[in-house]
Amino acid sequence: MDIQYASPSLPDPPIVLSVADSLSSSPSAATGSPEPAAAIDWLAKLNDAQREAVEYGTDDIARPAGALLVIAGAGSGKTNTLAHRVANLVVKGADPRRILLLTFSRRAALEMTRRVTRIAGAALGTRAALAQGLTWSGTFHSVGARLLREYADLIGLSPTFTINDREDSADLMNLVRHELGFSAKEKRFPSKSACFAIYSRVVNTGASLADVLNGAFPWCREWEADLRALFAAYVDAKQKQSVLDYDDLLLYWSHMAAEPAIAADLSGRFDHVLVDEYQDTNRLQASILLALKPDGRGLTVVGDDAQSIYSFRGATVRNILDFPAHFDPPAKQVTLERNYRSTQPILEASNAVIGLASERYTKNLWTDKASAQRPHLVTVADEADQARYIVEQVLAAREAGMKLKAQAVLFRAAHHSAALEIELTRRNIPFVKFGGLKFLDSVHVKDVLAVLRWAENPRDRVAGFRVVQLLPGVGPATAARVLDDIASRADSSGSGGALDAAHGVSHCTANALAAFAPPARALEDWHPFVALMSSVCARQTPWPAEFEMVRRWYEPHLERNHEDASVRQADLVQMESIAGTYASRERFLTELTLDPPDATSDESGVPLIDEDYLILSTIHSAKGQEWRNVFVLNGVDGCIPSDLGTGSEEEIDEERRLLYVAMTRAKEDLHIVMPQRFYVHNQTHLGDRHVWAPRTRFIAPHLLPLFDSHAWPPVPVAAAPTPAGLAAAAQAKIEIAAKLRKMWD
DNA sequence: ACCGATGTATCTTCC
DNA sequence: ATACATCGGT
Repeated sequence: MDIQYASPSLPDPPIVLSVADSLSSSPSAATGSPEPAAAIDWLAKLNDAQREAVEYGTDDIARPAGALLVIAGAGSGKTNTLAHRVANLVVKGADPRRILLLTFSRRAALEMTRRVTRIAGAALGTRAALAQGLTWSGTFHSVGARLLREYADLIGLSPTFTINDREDSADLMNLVRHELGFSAKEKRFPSKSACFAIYSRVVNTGASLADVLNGAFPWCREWEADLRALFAAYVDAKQKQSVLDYDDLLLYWSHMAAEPAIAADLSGRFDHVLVDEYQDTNRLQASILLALKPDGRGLTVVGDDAQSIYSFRGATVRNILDFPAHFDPPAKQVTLERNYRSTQPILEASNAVIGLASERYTKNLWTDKASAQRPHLVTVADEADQARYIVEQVLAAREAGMKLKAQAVLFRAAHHSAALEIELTRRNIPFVKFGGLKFLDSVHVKDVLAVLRWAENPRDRVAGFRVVQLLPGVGPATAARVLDDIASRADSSGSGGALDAAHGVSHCTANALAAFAPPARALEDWHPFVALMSSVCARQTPWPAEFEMVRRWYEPHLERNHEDASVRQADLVQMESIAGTYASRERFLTELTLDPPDATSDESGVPLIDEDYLILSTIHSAKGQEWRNVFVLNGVDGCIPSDLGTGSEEEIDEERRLLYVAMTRAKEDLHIVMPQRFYVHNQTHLGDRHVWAPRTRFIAPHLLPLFDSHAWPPVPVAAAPTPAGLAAAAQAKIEIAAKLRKMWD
């Protein structure tokens, strides 16, 4: 989770060679030292294209060559190639502390660091702690956060800024919206999350508000002027409160990099900049890269235009397609087309699916892994049968020796796996789910974090607003008064330097709370609350004991507000142990918002690392991963493509790439499961009812020969009802149900 | 005026 | 399951 990894999973003996040691040798010495033979050997495992990508422009390490674009198809050894390139740079004498490695997720960063260590270690014939030198490896957001804290003073930012996650940001947007009186319009103003989504899109795409509204939020067009005012006030509020949202991490970074006084220093820190998953970056991220490496020297980007699946957050495939032309001479391009992952039939089907896209892609994948087994296209009656089918297949494969961990179930939306999760729990099959709601999103966790965030940054109004309302008898109005009280004290006392202000404000928090006359119903709880806040604001209790103190204070409030208090309490206890792994409160808060623990499982808590468990994952979270056996849930229209994502041709193409990504995760066996019937809840007019789902449009009829189609469970032909008969029966069911309800109208 | 409970509509994907 | 609006009680 941290940017620096102690690599506890490596069984290596303690580090013998320090980074400084490995660096003290000049480039030429490094080439001449330990043994060139080993270097030739470790590159020999790569194919020609991979080797070209690894070796391009590394002859003279002191003079990095121009930009490099690696188009790497699914399963083409992209991660391996990138890791080899980094290792190669280091082996040839590049300073790992001056290499910036930007990955898409923290998980990817960790994987990359581990591989680089292993590869470079092997090549150098030593167990050097190279990864320890690779200190600048992480996501755009985490690296941005780090740089911003370093340069905070120079750009008028408080170094103690806190970071709002999406929900916090939406809450702040809501507070501002309220203050501007937009919540009381006669016609309903866009919701807080809609407002935030619009704002975020404007920031990430660099497009004008009008264009974003026209393109993505046409139903909000009439509010353009109000939204503009709202966003201005939102930005103002963030600055006053020293909070940044996710987009700010990129936005400030980008502006910082464009500032001549800082730009030189900033880009001078890194000799080499390498970016993974470049197809999923947005314009803002591209502008950061260009500012860091204007002439492209030392810049490497890797990606696959056919796997771009993040345009919903502003990513644009144009970044990768237009990359070469940004530079003069244009960037060198290397394409990896050989797939090492999947069997021929899986690849053929995947290629056929992506081949129907309206945009042509830059490559065709091939493999020599022959297999007689085509991907399965399985029809089941409903979601319950889908769950049973998967459990049966998973267990059968495990009987045949395939670990649960080598199998994965992928789906479009997090809630698609609900029925399966129930079945897995019932059958006692352990699983871990990636994507979807994190336990960080649950109210009790947010409550506790809000206390800590407020202590860390007393100006954080969203946090304070939330915390004060935890007390019984305190609602929005009282909470607002409390915060205004604190703010006015801070204003009158703290006109000093920005650095001192934060400390001053926290002082004011305690004083103002103590002086505040709480409503009668909150009287009893007020004093313990003031005591707690004074203590955490003054850092009287060292971390992580402080977490426990907050948790104990929160306990009665948890019990009062929630029926299932004991489950939630257990979450908090577990969180306390996570808190203990961070050096400070600030680190804990930052890391947690930038890299929330993303796995949830049936029991509370992730199974131990050596236990076996089935993987459940959204397709988005499955990026870059692979499994021997892959099940794709709900391969029907309405799920893939999501019926929310069929507005435009571009959206449909993105959904198609999503299916492509899911399919290309499979190494040996691929099952696409299609429940024919969905049970829909809470229909306003018809009540609960079934809907019939057709096969996903992305598997067009003429692609069917590439699949092995069958129904499950296998039924005797004579007994099988015809689809038409089933449809008629369901229709009757709906009508009867509706009649019964009509009796009470 | 304000809190808190009750009822109702909405629900993608993620740093 | 959760967020929002509304209403009744203090």
